Amino acid sequence: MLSKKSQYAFKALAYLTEKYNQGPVLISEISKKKKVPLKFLENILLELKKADILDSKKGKGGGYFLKKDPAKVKVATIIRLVNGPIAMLPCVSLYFYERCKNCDEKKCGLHDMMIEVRDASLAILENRTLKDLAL
Amino acid sequence: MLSKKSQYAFKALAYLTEKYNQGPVLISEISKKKKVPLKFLENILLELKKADILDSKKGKGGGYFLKKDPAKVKVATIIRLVNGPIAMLPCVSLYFYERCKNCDEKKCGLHDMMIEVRDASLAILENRTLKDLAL
DNA sequence: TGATTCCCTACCAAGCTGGTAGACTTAAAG
DNA sequence: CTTTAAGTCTACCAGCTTGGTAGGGAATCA
Repeated sequence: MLSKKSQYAFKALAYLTEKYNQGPVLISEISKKKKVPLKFLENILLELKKADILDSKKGKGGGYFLKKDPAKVKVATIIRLVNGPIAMLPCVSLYFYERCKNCDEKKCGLHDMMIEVRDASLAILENRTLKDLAL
Repeated sequence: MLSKKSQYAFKALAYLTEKYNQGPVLISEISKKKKVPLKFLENILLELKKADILDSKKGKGGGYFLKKDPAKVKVATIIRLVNGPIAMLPCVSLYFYERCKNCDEKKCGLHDMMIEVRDASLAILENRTLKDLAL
């Protein structure tokens, strides 16, 4: 399951996508409109900025805004960033791979099954962008 | 990601599938062969018994064994039992559904996307059984 | 009755989740 | 050049979950 943090991140990103190219948006505005706890949202947006998804401006007239075209930011990227691995097992994760001990990957039925699940999920998540979040 | 508990459960179930119809198997044997901590494994097997997946016999010659034909126990069932929801959001879960507040499901892009992901995953997990776990 | 095996209750450390508090820095407006 | 509006940073916290461990009780078989 996606964490609350991830869900909040998507809400905020959906809002910023609506406001794309309309200048900086206040944290407090996003917080109010999307019903996300203000201080928690601060942390999330900052993290997204450090990850180069968002950019910000300080002082009056400041706020957060998308750094790139929302149609070019994949949903899969955001999930990996905020939530972690998409795969169900470390040994089938593309970006967070870890060998599983005491288990030969070449003859592990679960392993193969989870690769299928991963690929089925990625087929969707790698081909959807922030633009698809807005209604 | 699947918890350690889930991974241990699948290892144990894979072993019991191999030994299907060969009488009870000792917890300690499963623990040794599959390298799962003994006491933790006890808890897991007991839970699987209470969920009607396994059955057990006490005393000498006792142990655990599958209650049903392994070809009839779906992987999805085990995941839901030991790990919880398969869906990425409560509002798209079939077995653990919870309405998401402050979010209209009918016009939520994330919602629709996560339904697709769920269905893609279930297409696999609902059609694989314990039998597919063995090599 | 005594050994064997599962069953049950209780406990625990560490880390994660979902936050909150408050001071600090930067930048624009006046 | 000061005020004020923003984002930034560090720190903290309660409660829950994860991944176990300990030890005795209860059933079964010889």
